[in-house]
Amino acid sequence: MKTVKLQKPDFLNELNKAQREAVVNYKGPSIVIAGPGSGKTRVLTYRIAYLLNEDIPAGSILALTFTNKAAKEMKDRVKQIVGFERARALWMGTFHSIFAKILRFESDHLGYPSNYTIYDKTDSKNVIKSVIKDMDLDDQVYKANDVLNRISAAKNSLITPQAYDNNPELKERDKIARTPRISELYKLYAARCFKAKAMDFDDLLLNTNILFRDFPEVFKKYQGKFSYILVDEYQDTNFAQYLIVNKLAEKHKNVCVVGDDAQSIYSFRGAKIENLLNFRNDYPGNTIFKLEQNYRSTQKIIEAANSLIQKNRGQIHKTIWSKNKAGENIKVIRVLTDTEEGFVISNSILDTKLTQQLQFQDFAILYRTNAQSRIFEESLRKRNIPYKIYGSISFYQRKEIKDLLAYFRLIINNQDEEALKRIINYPARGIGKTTLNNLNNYSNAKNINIWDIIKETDQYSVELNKGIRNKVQSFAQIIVDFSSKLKKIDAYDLAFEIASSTGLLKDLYTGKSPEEISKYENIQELLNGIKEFTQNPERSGKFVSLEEYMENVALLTDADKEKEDDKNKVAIMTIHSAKGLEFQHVYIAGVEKDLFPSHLSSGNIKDIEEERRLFYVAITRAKKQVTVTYAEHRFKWGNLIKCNPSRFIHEIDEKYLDYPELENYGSKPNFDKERTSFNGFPQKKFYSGNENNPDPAVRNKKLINIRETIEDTVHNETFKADDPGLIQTGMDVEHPRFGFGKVIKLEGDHPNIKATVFFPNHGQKQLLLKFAKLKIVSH
DNA sequence: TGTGCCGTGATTTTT
DNA sequence: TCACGGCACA
Repeated sequence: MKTVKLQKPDFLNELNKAQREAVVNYKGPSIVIAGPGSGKTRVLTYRIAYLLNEDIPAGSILALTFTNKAAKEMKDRVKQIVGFERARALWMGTFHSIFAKILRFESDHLGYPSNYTIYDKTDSKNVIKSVIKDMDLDDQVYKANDVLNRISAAKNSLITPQAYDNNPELKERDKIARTPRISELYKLYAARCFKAKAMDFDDLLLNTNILFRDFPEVFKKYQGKFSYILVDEYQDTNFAQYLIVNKLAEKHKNVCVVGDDAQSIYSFRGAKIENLLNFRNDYPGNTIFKLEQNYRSTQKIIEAANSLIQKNRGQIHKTIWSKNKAGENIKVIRVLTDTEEGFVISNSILDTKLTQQLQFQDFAILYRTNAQSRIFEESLRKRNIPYKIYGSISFYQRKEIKDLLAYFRLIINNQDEEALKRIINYPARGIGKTTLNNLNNYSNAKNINIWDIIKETDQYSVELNKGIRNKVQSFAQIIVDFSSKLKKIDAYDLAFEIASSTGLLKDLYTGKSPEEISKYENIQELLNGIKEFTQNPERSGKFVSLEEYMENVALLTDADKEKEDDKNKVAIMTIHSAKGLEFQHVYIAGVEKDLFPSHLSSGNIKDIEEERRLFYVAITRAKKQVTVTYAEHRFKWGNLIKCNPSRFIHEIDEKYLDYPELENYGSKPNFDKERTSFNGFPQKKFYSGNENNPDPAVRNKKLINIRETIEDTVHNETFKADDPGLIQTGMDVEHPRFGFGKVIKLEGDHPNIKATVFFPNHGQKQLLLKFAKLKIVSH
């Protein structure tokens, strides 16, 4: 097919000078620092279009993103510019999906089959749990989540189980954290995954690195192939991702990274903002482009956001500015309780919508933690305001969907133990816990996959009675039969056959309860999704196997599946999930001390800075108006507790803030009152203005709860530990048991900072700050 | 082997 | 408060 070269592309006229420079200077390493709303996606897509226009083959362009959504958006836009055919061969996708694909091609080098399973977080967690149990460890000490995080962090830093075992520092840290056997857990976990021919999310990156390190000829193939590399959201790359990009780019050095250090909010997942900051050292001769003009927000929003983010150190210098209207100040509203916060915000939405003639989709409510969502759901529902909630239980996380997908998984990869465990007795086949336990123990003891055992039970001395043997074997037979159809029957037909012949569909179809009906509909929806997949123009006319579908779906999340009827709705979500989105009106709720910034992050400066960036992201989502709310009291774990406004509010330059008297509730936050408080407990009337509370019963109940809270607080006042993050070398501190002492040394990273403290009466002690309760006596 | 109660514990989470 | 997991029972 001959490609018609476009005229000197007109699309360049749609760009400002900085954007254009970043698009046309495509040779050599370059870094694009893109402020919020500065047309980052536009630059990336036009740069790709420009490359294609320069006759660079699509197959040699690698574009990496973090979300499927971003990848899809970019691909669609490139297609629009250069046409479907020319965009087709681009390697564009998330880090995980691109390298999962490469790993499928090259799996045999690593001892995996190409149809390996990708374990999601639930699978990983289940494996960890069973490993903890098998090693006879206390699951109160070894919490599955903690262990998993530890392993994940290791993998993201490219530390294999062997390397972990050989790393005295890591082992020392585990010892101090009283979990010395993490290393063994990691080893066993990795072995179990391998036995099941499964990789978890982190393995996709780790194994790619191993592949590239240990198989130079394979590496050279890809290094040679990808002569142009583009990376979106570079500030969010972890070490594993960084190294892949770095190695691939070494040969051609045509690498373009786009990012914004001020929007780095994923360091808790291993993202290294340093990757962005160090780019200029990593790639000598690079060019830097700064996109500083913001097209999204009013000037006041931008200036307010700038004044906030200035409080962070070590940034790449840039000045974000806007030519838009000056706009309104940020509204700061104090409310009495979290319930009232929902009430005030939903009223304000209705009001604003009416007076400014807007749509529901022009509004978003953002918060720090998911726990805050419920109250907004309730208050919006009460006023019949349609809303969509992001990041709630994902479609693919629903039980019925996971069940059906588990069938698909097991049929594709018979070794997939997590899938097998999920469905061996669903629908019920009389294969119970005991049986599964026996199988599991035998399998682990002999290192034989459960599948191999159940397929030919006669071959193994596993403890099963005859009846069970038959049941188990007939289950295996069902799976074998389906497996044999994979290459013969098209994805949709096979999926439908599985759903109906296993009884899954019928089971739910006969159900009358709303839950069962909804489950049935979900299964329908999944099947429809498969149908759609097979009919996608990219695959049209070809035989599409269930395997192909599953490769695609394993890395999908809910965000990639927006429904039509989701369109005109108020969006409610955490700030993290709001990244990359924009709205006319943004409400940032619960901007309170210990909630935002989170009480768990208020320790060291690094954490606070990340929280500040998070607030920055929240503010810069708004085009027209930002409203910040904070409550005086909030229910937390069943108790009404007293709250103070967040430090972030007064970190914004005063001149960009308004304190409107809304519903008689608004007033300026008084930070002085907080400072003059007694024992950290503010001397303020608890319910000034509670006569406004509509329900006297609720009001009284809350008052009782307040009293309980006071008593609790006072009780704990006897020894009040200071925030571990504040502790510095050289400080005099007090320990509840050891008395007064001096901090001699601090080492390790948050949250595992170890302090060496000298106590005159007890000698030198090593304390982990997160456990030790230390009070600062003097600096 | 399936159901119900109690105890526990609870940031953020692109893949 | 609420959701989930473990254990006790039928």
